[in-house]
Amino acid sequence: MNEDAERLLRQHGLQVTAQRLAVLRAMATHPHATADELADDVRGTIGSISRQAVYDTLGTLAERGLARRIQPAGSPARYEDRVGDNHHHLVCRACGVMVDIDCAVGDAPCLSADDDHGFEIDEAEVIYWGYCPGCRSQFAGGNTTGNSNNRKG
Amino acid sequence: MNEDAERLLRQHGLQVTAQRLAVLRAMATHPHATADELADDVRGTIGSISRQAVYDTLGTLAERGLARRIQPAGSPARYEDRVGDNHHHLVCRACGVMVDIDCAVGDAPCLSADDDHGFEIDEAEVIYWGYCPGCRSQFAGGNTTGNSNNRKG
DNA sequence: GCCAATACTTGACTTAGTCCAGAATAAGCG
DNA sequence: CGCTTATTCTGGACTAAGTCAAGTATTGGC
Repeated sequence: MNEDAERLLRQHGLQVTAQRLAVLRAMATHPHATADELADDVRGTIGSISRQAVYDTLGTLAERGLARRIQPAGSPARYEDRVGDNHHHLVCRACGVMVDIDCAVGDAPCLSADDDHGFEIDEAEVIYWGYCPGCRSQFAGGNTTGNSNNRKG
Repeated sequence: MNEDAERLLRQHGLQVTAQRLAVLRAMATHPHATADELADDVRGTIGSISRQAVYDTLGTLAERGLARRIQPAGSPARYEDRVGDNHHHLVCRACGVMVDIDCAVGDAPCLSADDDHGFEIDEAEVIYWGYCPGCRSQFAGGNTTGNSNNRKG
């Protein structure tokens, strides 16, 4: 596994350092973690790391396409190593938990905006907002059919 | 116009204050403005307002559905008074400018995720990322066909 | 093993936003 | 109109997340 990570870094022309390997590993074990959480995890594996190194590493990884940064409203940035496979995220408004979700239609038909205002669009980011099963049962808000239908586009 | 705003506040059971009217008005004239920008505009109309009053007002308006808060990655929260009409946003990666955009397919077909993980989904938020015409011509990066095709879903 | 490029550390700083306690104001009521 | 109470506004301290900059350490090619 560290072998893989090392190869991955080299393939992308990045120096291999203990910090980077540890960050990659932390990302693999904690998907959707914040920079702080990853830093803590890294400290558990290699002893210590500076905040700046974590941000630098994550920024570099995101830039090279080895990581993806997700920044839902009201939450610090989160990172995941699952890249390039066309998936989106589902976030609980109450507890903030985030889960991966695939687009039902697969190939993103509704993401071709009909009027692009002259922009060169390179990505369409989708975040689904709602309440997770745990939070729903806690305060029993709204229906509990598991498949509400009043979605906004 | 202030008449309208006043009625709108009363309809939603909110007290009518100079600050709220001014914030509503600022939002109408500056769509997608940040809280700070709105505060500055308000200071131009009613003389002064505290940061907290601006945040309180915007929060209340968003809660009652009179305003919508948009928080794209790397940008402070922005507010708009165009609500309830199923539109999304297009953001320039370079200069951060944001424009409204309608979903080509209209009624959000691809937004019904096939596996909702037990969540009760109430909103699907879409942000298109790309480069605006101005920034594209400045550093002439990528193609200039105006309609690139390598979108991620 | 040496050297240049790259990466990491440390600590100050910035930005966006929240918390709190008290003062001011809006609106219902006699 | 004047009183009362709930709501809102102010000002200031505080926090979280992230950036900047200067100096030190590590990596990897020769």
